[in-house]
Amino acid sequence: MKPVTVYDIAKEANVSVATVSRVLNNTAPVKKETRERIMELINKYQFQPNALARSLIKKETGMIGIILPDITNPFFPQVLSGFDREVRNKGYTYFLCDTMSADYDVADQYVRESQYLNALCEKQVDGIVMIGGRVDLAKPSRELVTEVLDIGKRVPILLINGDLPGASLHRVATDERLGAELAARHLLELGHRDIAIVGGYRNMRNTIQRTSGVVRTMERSGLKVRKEWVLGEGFSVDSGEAFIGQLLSMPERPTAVFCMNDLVAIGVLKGAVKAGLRVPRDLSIVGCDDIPFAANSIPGLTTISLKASELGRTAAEIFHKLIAGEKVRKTTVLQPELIVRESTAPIRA
Amino acid sequence: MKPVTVYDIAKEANVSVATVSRVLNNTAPVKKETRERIMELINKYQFQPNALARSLIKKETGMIGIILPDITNPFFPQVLSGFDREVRNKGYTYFLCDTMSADYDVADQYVRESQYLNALCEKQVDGIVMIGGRVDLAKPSRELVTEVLDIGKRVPILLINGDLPGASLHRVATDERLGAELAARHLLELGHRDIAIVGGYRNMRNTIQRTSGVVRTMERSGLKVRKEWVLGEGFSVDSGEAFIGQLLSMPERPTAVFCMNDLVAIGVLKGAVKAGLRVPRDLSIVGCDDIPFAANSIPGLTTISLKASELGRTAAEIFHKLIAGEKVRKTTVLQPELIVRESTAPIRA
DNA sequence: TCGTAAACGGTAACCGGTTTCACTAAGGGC
DNA sequence: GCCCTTAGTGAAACCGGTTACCGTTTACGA
Repeated sequence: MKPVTVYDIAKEANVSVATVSRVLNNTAPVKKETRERIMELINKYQFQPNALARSLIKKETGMIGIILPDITNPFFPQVLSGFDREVRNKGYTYFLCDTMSADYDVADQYVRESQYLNALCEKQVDGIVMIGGRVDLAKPSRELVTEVLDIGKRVPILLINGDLPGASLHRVATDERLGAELAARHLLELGHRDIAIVGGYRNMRNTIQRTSGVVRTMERSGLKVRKEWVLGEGFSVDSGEAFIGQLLSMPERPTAVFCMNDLVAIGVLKGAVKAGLRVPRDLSIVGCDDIPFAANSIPGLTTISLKASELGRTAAEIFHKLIAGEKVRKTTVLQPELIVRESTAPIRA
Repeated sequence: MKPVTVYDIAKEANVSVATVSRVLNNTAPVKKETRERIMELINKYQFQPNALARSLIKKETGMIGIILPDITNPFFPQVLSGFDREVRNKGYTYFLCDTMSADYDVADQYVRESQYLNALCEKQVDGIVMIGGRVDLAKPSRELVTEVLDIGKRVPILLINGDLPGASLHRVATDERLGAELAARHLLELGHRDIAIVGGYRNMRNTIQRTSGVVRTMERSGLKVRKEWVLGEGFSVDSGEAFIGQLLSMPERPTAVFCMNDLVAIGVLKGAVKAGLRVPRDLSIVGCDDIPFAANSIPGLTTISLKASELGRTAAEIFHKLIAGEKVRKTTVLQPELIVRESTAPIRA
């Protein structure tokens, strides 16, 4: 069954396609009876205008692309949810481009990132938002920068919690260093002096910033972080379990662990409990991200909220302004927040 | 800067657009030098063919729509991840249409479902997959059936864990009743006789099937489920906490709780621990879904795996066949699996 | 009664690709 | 030498909308 088109409607209503188009978009006055006649036919045939054809000439598609590393990491659904809520009522739909989940090969991730960037561009999306992946690298490769820059000339690109020095893209980010400082200060106030830092990847900006936030805060109090207590690499629960295993096998143990994200923190918690430690009595743990599960673990996880959903919401707002042609500040910074739950406690005397 | 088109390339290469199109798709032989000349220009200008224009005439877009209730519920990212893995290498991209997250108004959810269905259809997606929402209702409304049926005539629709009697759509589902039976049998084997069933919504098929699975298994052993121990409504952690609160306030308490999903189970666990119970010593808990967190809670959650990622993968496979025009069995049923962890234990004498 | 602007609507160009059809030239079999 | 393929290419139609441009009516004030 061939789909009905404006031509079919026009013919049966004895008008031109232009008129049909006009009632569709009410972009010009149409006589009441004519309009009604056309509307009737539209309902009769359940006519749905072909968005491809429309977008082709209008040069806007109402489509946005979101590139992220792993939808399976609860942080991203949070971001997405904030984003979604903001765009869905404005008639936008978005492509979800997951570069890594179900397949943790970093090299593949990077090529997929490029593939998606191109695919989205060909599909004429109105904008692209990128989270994580290569834009989160401390030193993004020259090629990436030129690639993104090139695409960025054709379609607005927005970075969430990422940066591409030299590309000068719009971005919204949480102040990660401040977040880490908040966490470190909290631990210091509880009397902890021996703090480990675990997880993340040392080539990623977030890891570097968070680490430096903790180190700096310690140093301001005249304390140091032991080198052997800084453990990488990984952002998963499993890696967290491995880290705590390593720490517990050391002759001298920290009294608190700062984890690069909540997943790692959960792994640390799990490993610690398995090893017979009681949290927070024997070990304080603080995570980062405030994924929904952080509130539901036992004990509840003290963590830094990166304001995931607000990040998404803000990104969406910026997009609207960008698409509407408004001037927007290049960088928007959100404030992290320390969420104190039950996984941290004063050090025992 | 106007984007470059096949015409620009053709002109500069002194060929017709037809030839450019031919090298782009290599759909017909082109002389080697001509091809090279064109390829050079394509690289020079970073030419990206406009997918809208292409799709308009090809009548295939390489776009799929996924409608689900709440990306924030970890079950769905799992499904998505399986789906993604299967489609991404075939060049498909998909729209994520979240109908509920960040806004738990069921009425809104339903209108959004319709809106997305239409929007996706207008965007000429090659297929639509629906999970949850109205297609998960025990008695879907007449209107929904005709609506979906109508859309379904234009684009293939696939239901995951849902059904629309009368619409005869393709669907892939896990045998939910069997899953519940597995759980119940496990509890019976551990000696439990007093089992509560909490969570879900009584107008949803999954809730009805799972409940009946438990009830039936009990009855086969000559046991009954007490009416006052069957508690609804809700799929969230908070509702789980409320349910256990209610149960604990009753004069007679169950020794085990079957939860309609893992989120509820986590809530029950949390509430039980807060109330001073020890799990599984004082109370056995079994969930459903096997979300990633189930393995990471303390104690680890015994649960029924609905094979989320396999569900997604299978859906993707079916789509490929459907789009390729192959004949596909209407219904594919996956087997659930009991995952025994630490939240269930033999009843104490 | 006339002039002018607003209302109304049609024609055709346009968006940027793909594909059919027709044509030329070269190669191969007889 | 003739016919048939096949390689290589271009012109133009097509996909299904929107819109610039223009012509005809109609309403209304002078």
